[in-house]
Amino acid sequence: MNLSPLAQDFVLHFGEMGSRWGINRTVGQIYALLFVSQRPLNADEIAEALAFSRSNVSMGLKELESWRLTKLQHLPNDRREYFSAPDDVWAIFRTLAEERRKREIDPTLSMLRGAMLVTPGTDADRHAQARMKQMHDLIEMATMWFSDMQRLEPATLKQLMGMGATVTKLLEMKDKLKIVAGGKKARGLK
Amino acid sequence: MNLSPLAQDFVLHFGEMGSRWGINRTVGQIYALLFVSQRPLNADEIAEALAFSRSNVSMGLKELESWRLTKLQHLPNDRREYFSAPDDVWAIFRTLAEERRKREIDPTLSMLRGAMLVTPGTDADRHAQARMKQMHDLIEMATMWFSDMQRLEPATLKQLMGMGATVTKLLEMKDKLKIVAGGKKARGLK
DNA sequence: CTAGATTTTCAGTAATTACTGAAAATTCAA
DNA sequence: TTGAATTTTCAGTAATTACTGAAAATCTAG
Repeated sequence: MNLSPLAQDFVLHFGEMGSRWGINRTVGQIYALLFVSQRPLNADEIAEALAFSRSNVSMGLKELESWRLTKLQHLPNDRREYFSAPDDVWAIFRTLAEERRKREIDPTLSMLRGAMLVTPGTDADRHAQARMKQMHDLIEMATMWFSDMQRLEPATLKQLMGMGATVTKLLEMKDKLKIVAGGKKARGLK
Repeated sequence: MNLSPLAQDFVLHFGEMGSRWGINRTVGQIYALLFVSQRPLNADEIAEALAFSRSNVSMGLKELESWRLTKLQHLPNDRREYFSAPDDVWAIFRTLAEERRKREIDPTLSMLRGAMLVTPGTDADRHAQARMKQMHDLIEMATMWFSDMQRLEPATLKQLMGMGATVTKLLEMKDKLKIVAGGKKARGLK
C-alpha cells in the first residue's frame, strides 16, 4: 500500500469499521481511498494503491455503485472509468441512510405489519404481537421523522442540529404563546 | 425450532438482519426471541427453542450482555439464570445507540482528530486532511445532537419527532419574534 | 467489422467467522 | 467443605464470506 501515512490510517480504519457493519473490508477501504483522493481514480490505480486484485476492485466498485455512493466519469482520451466520492459529506450521509432504509428498515416494517394481521391463537402470541407493535411504532416514527428531516435544506437542518436540545426551548415558547394566542394572531405572527 | 409461526418469522428475520450488521445470526435470533417472550428464559430454553448448542447460547448471551441489551434475573428456587429484553423499546434503542457510539463513532472521531494534527507534507495530504475534517465535523455534529436528544424526556422527544419537519415552523416563528423581540421580552415570554 | 483495451464474471481457493462437544470453572445447597 | 447443578471456555470443525487468476464479455478507435 503506497499511500501517505495520513491516508493509510484513514483507509485502514474504514476497512475495519466496514467489517463491523455488513460492508466488507475491501469495500470500506476503496471508499475511504476515493473519499480522500484529490482526483478520480481508475480501477487499476485503486488495485495498485490498496494492493488487491483487479477483480476484487471491480467487485468492490460494483458494490459501492449499488449503494449509489460513487460518481463515475471519463477523462478525455482515456477509455478507462474513473471513480470518485461525492464532494458533499451531507449528501453522502443521506444516500447511505436512504439506501439502508430501503434494504433494512422497509423489509422489517413490512414483516412487522404482516405480523399485525395474524389472529393470535395463544396468549404467548398475543404478547408477541403486542411487542412487535411497539417495535413497529418506534421504527415507523423514527423513519418518518428522519425522512422529514431529509427533505429540509441542509442549512436548515444544520441550524436545527446546532441547536440540539435547545429546540425544546422553542417548544416551551410555543406552549406559552398558545396561552396568549389571540393577541399573537391579531398581530400577524402566524 | 418449536415456535409459533408468528414468533418464528420474527426470529428468523432478525437473524438475517443481524448478519447484515456486524451482529451474527445467532445473536440476532436470541435477542428476537427474548424480545417477544412473555417471560424470562434460561439458556437451556433458548437453546431448545432455537435449536442450537448450549455453548452457542452462552456465547450469544455474553455478547448481548456486552451490549447491555439483556436483563438478568433469578426465579425463586431455581439456580439458573433467566434472561429478558427490557420492556421499553425506546430504552433499548437508546442503549443500542450509545453502545454503537462507544464502539464505532468515538474511535473514528479520535482517529480523525489525530489526523488533523499531522502537518501535511504534500498537496494530496492537504486535500485528504480537508476531507477528513469535513467528515469529522459532520460526525461530531450528528453525535452531539444525538446525545442532546437522548437527554430529553421520552415524552418530549416523542413530541418533537411527531412534529417532524414542522419544527421548522417554530424556527421561522422564532425569527419573526426576534424582529419584534423588545415587545415580547417585556411581556415575559423569555 | 476487428483488434486491442478494459471490465466483468466465476470457479476454485484462502481466510474468516460461526458453532459444537467436551472439559474446566463456578456457584451454591446441604 | 463437598458435589451436583449450571455456566464458561476453548480447541477442533463446519459454514460462510472474501479474494484471486483466468477466461469471457464488452467496448471503442480505426
